[in-house]
Amino acid sequence: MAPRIVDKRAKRRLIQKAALKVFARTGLSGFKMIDVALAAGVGKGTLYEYFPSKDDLVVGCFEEFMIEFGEHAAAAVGALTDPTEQIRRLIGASFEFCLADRALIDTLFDFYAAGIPRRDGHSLLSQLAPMYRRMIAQVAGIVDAGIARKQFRVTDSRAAASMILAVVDGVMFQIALQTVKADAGLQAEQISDMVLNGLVIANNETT
Amino acid sequence: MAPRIVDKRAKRRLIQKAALKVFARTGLSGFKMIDVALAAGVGKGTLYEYFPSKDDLVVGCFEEFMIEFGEHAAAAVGALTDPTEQIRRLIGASFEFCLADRALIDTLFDFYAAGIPRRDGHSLLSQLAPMYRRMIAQVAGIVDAGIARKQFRVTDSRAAASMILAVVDGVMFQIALQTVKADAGLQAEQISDMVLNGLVIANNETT
Amino acid sequence: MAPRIVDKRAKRRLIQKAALKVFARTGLSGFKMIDVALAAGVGKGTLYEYFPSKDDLVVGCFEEFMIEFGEHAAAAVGALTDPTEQIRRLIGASFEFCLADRALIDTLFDFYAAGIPRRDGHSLLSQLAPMYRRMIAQVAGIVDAGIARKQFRVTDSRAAASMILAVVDGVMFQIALQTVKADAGLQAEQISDMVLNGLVIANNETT
Amino acid sequence: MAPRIVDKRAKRRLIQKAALKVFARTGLSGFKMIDVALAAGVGKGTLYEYFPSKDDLVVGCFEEFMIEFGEHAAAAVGALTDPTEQIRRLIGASFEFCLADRALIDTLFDFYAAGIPRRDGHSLLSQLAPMYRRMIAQVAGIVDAGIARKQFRVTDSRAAASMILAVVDGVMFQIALQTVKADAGLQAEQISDMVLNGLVIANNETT
DNA sequence: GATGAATGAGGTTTCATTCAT
DNA sequence: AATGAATGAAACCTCATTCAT
Repeated sequence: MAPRIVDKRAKRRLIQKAALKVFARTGLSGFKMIDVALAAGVGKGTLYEYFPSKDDLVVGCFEEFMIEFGEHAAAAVGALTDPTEQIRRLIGASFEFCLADRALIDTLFDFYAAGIPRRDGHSLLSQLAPMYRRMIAQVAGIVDAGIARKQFRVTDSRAAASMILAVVDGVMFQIALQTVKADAGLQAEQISDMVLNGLVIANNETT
Repeated sequence: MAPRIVDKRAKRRLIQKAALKVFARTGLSGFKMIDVALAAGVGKGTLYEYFPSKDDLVVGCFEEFMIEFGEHAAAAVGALTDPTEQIRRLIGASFEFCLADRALIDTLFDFYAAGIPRRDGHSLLSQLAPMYRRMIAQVAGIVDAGIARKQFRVTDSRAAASMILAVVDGVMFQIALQTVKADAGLQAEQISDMVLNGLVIANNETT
Repeated sequence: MAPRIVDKRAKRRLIQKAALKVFARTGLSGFKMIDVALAAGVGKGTLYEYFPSKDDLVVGCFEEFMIEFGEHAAAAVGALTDPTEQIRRLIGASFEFCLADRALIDTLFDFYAAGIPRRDGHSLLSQLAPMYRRMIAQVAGIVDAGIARKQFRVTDSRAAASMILAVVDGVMFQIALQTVKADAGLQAEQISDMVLNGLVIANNETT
Repeated sequence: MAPRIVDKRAKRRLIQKAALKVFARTGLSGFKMIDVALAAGVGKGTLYEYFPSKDDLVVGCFEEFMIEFGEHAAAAVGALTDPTEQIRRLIGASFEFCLADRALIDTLFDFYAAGIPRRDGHSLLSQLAPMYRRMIAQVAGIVDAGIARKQFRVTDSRAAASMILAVVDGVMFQIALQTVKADAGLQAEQISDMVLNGLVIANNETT
């Protein structure tokens, strides 16, 4: 009575993983559905069963990426209460997440490029900008908390948040470009220092 | 019977300008040669006269971008001798250049994505990484000069250079995403402050 | 452990009914097996249990259509002995049958188109032409009887039969096209009059 | 300066002719674009240059069919003033037109089936019904003229027109089915007689 | 008996590139 | 030198059919 029983969720994940590998190899533009099907070990038809179009596959992979990144970041920062530590961990977690699977960082900027709003109104990853705005707001919240605790200088917290994310993205890009070392710990350390040394009230400074 | 005299260089530039507009509208992936031909007001055949292939067109536009950016940056920094000022101007000039023509910033990350080395060895803009390395070296040179003059803390100058470029790129991305204001002066100011406040020796500090 | 007892005949009919609805909605070309399965409330596998292929389903529906039409026509004409009445009833019965289920008339011309012999020798409904020939023969028989009884003019009875069926089909088509009213009684009346007034010996005429 | 010069109109016609041949061979459903391209002696790309989609090709061929039929019918009836003659010629011209090119009559009922309004609102040849209504109106006009001249019985002229077209279509169908002879003269004669004998006032009849 | 997940052959469509004019 | 009509390789996607459960 019941047909073949499959864990559709798991198979979807499997395909997404395979897709990310293909994206990393060939770039978001120019990847072929058949390659993803082969990489996932399924037929073309099956691929379309799970993702009704090429765009849906890309969007689906990006959403999965967003969700997993969000969970990872939340888990990393979650228990912490100290703003300084929160920022340090957020930066660290970002690098850990993107470097854990080399395929990710090679594709990150494909996602970024695909998420930029186009003049013609259509952007493949229309959720990127809203998501980014949420991230800025979140980090700005941490900065505000730091200011309230008098750990951070009084600053435009949104601008500070924006710049913190900017350095992370920028360094991520250079890792992809292979102009800096792909060392999560090192990069996080250097960035945190730069960001926080320009932010934290030095002991010998007066408000 | 004298052959029509055409300024090939000028027409090439014309086509490149048109191409950049098309890139901004449709993204690097997904743009069509016919669209560029139409935007440039020339026939498809003529387009191929100037750029023998689609890839050549993309690469040509990117190289033009690099050259112009380089000239712009050199002109901005050229006369200056103070490292602090040099860095300020470099950041400022970057934003001025990219914001002067809105099409540019919408395409910047398409270029970036297209320049990331792929697993399969092939990258459309293979010159991006080397160029980026030269930029890092250049900025590192300025930082070293600042250290020598005892204006900057003793730091890993390559890492510092890398992070300076990182913030610029990262903020550029957010401008494209429309999550921060596209205000060259403001962004340059904020970034310079953050970068330099974490770099410059505070008056009350001792070496 | 006794196998579920199913009335296969009834389920077959159920599927055919559902199929006719789908045909009417999407046309014979372009209908999908899955749509029929859904409309019939069975799985795709089950559908194939009853109709081993798409063509079989179409042919099966058409044969069912033919059989039911034949029974309906026979029942209508059966008891009558007067040729004039037989023709009137035949025409009337045709419209009643096709208009009873709106899905039928919308599909009739799909069946007709699918039954036309193709240059390549293959025709999906290869039984349509033979069946049509039998119908012509039958009507010609009625006409001959009318001639024998001196109710009809001496005519080429095959040609007359052919034209009687032609008007019926033609008006059926216009009902489907919605250029004439879908009123079985009215259409049958008008057609019968035209056909018979051109056939029946007028009272004041001499043989 | 000027590229290859082509008579686009003529090439369009060429492709349409080829398409009609293919339609006749394989039916409207199930014909393949590549077959039309091969039959027309052009590449697949060229075919799409002239007809942007498969549907456009079908619609384009049908429209051409409508236009040519209209011209042919107008030319045939044009000079005549006598309603009886007009109807005779209209019927005659219809058969001449459809039998002149055997491909046409094999495809006529594919067009008819494709023009029937579907439950889902979409009909491939949405112009068929309006066109058919215009034809009915035209013929009704002739019938009215005949009534005014007291050549025809006082009748519902629209109903009469509808039935005249119905017989023509019906017989056309039987020609395609090969159940009656494909003889334009014969069919037109028989139909005209039946139609007019049921319409014309017999000499010995009184109004 | 019933089901629907899986499949891939096959069709439609796009678009970079060529080349006759 | 300039053009755009022609082309076909290559990609996307559909859907009839199968078969493990």
